[in-house]
Amino acid sequence: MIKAVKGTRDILPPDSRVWNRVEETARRVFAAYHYGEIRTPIFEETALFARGVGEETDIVSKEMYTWEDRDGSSLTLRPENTASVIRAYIEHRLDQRPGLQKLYYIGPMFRRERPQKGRYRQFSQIGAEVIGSESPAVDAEVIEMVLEILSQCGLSGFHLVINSVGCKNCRPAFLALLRERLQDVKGQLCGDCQRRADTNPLRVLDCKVPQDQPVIETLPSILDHLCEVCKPHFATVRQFLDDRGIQYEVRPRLVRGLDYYMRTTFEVVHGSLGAQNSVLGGGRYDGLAESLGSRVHSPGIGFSIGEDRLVMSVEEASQNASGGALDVFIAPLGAEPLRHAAGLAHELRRHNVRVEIAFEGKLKRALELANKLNARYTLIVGETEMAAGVYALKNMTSGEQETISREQLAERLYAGK
RNA sequence: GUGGCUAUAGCUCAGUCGGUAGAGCGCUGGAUUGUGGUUCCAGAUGUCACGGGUUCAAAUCCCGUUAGCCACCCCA
Repeated sequence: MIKAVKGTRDILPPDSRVWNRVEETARRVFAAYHYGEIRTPIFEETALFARGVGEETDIVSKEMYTWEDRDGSSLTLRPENTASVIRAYIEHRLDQRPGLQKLYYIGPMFRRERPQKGRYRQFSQIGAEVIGSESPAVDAEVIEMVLEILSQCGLSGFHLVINSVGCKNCRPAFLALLRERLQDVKGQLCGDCQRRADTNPLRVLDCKVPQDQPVIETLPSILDHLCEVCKPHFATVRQFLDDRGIQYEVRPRLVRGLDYYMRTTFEVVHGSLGAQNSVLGGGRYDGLAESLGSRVHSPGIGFSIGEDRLVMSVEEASQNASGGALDVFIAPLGAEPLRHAAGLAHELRRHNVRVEIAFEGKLKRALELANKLNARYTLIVGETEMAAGVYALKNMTSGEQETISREQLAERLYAGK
């Protein structure tokens, strides 16, 4: 039997309803914040991600789906979407358009990692980018918006973490200092951290081993080494968040895996996601466009929500995913009533009433099915009703049944549609 | 890429010391000529993940493969 390949999955009804709800909610919020949708290709030239995400990152060095095309060019399934959006921004000269470019996207990404809870090889992200401003107020608005999406999805109990990772002026000096200090204390750290001290010094700061914490406390904090541009930028972001009463934790140890981040970075975590507890991550990337060949300075900030994880959290938050998937189940009794039912169903559906027909079986069977399908009403169309030009409408919750005219039926069902 | 656990009906799972397959739910039909949910009766469904080995005999023991889950690395 052929099965879905490792790390991919089918999303079936009724689960797909949660996905649709999440996406509709996100689109609604994006619209309110005046974002437009961008749809970029699902694969790109490999060089785009190598240059955009960073050659040395795990994503690029070992997690990409890359292949050689027939003409010899190297192509890659997108592992994230920011690089593509910036590529499109440059390619189509969106910097020439008036105002900020506020773009959002929803779609699948691909990384060849070992699957586990909330981590798949094909996964979906809901993300957005604002390009064309360095203002810290934009950072705050982006964060505010992403929280709005989460709460409008019915999610609570999430936790916002923010940090500033500096810029090309202040980060190198801090990194040098950190490396130096790490050499001194390396012996007191866990095995992983001794390795990280050389390969990925920032990652040491995020180590979760309890025994390492006292030592990590003594390491320098990036926030104490921000330059005269980055420091007020971060202060203003915080001020704007404070103004709106947004709760957050400043975590100088928050590191992001992608090379292009600078200044503001943020993350939202939610319990019950196991080790993969991060629902979304984002940050500012003022140098990315230039590194992808832009001739104009195009600072940007963006985020991406792990939709798979968000859906998981939303499902837990609201167990009752059901709720009237079907308005009317039509039970025709006989050949002529079935012909009539087909026409009636069409008419009702044109008014967005959710209708299903019992094409086969006896009335008893139809009612059983109506019950299983959670139909609000069953409409019985028999020879008797046909002759009298009426219907028998049965309320499946109360069990009450009444004979109503065709006009009354429309009145009853179109209400609220 | 590394480690641990797991794989039996559509789903959740039981299966003893190795003796040839079970339950609940769901599904189908009936008790009921055109009235569901509750109840009762009956029925169907299995490559015991796959491949090999040990044995008179393997769902059960051993090896391998694949897949899933969990964790690590890393990350959304």
